[in-house]
Amino acid sequence: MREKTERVIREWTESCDAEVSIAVLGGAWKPSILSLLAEHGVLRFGELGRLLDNPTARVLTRQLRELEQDGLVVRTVYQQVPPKVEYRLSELGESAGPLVEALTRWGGQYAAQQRAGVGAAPSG
Amino acid sequence: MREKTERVIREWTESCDAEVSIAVLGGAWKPSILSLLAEHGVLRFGELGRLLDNPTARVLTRQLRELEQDGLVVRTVYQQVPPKVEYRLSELGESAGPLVEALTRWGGQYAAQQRAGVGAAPSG
DNA sequence: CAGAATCCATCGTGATACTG
DNA sequence: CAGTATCACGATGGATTCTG
Repeated sequence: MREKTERVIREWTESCDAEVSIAVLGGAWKPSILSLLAEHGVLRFGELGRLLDNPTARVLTRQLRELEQDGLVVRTVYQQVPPKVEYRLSELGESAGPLVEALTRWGGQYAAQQRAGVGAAPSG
Repeated sequence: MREKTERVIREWTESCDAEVSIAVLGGAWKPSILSLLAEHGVLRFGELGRLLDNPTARVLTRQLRELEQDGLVVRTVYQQVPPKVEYRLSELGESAGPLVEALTRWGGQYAAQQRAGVGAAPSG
């Protein structure tokens, strides 16, 4: 588990478990990564990069390592040249599927509503 | 809507709607604030501070203002001395209830599992 | 191919002190 | 009571360059 995740779990012992979810899922590309792995099953590093909007290698690496440390993703390295590394969901990662979907649904509705202009054209 | 939320909605137009949810709910005290308002209906600034673990006024103010800008919370100022300010959920804020609950449930299970020692005492 | 190293700008959180 | 102003600090995201 990541140091950050551990700290959140330790310090927010009370009713704030939602913070734990956000600590684990709240990276810049993490929900998308989890969705893609749920959809495709197994993906290589480069495939993930292309399916996302080409984050820098450093950023994508960090997101994946953090997900790995938090136990959501399994990383498999094939000892060969050129290198080949595969990522797939762990059982824990799969358990987050419905939550990611819920985040996606609410976020989509929210974005649509805001784009439609909740703050624009009041009435007269 | 906050500048950040707007930017997220603009820049992640693709399948990454979960990022929107996290942008809106991902503050240090936001899920807790939303839960408390859902439970209590209306709360004053000071009451919220006490029900949470006494965040600094500056931090609590920011969280509440951001939630207000994002349309989840309604702020009512009573023009009197001493000041009195009440917060309650908007309809949009109430719509986030099930999502916050889902975050809480998964986060709670995750934290419990990690505390139980997924990384400890493997088996042999 | 799948990264590691280095560097940098920005953000979010928080402590402290002050105010109408 | 419900903030605001100022400051400091770590974490995060990203650009660039280099490598087995």
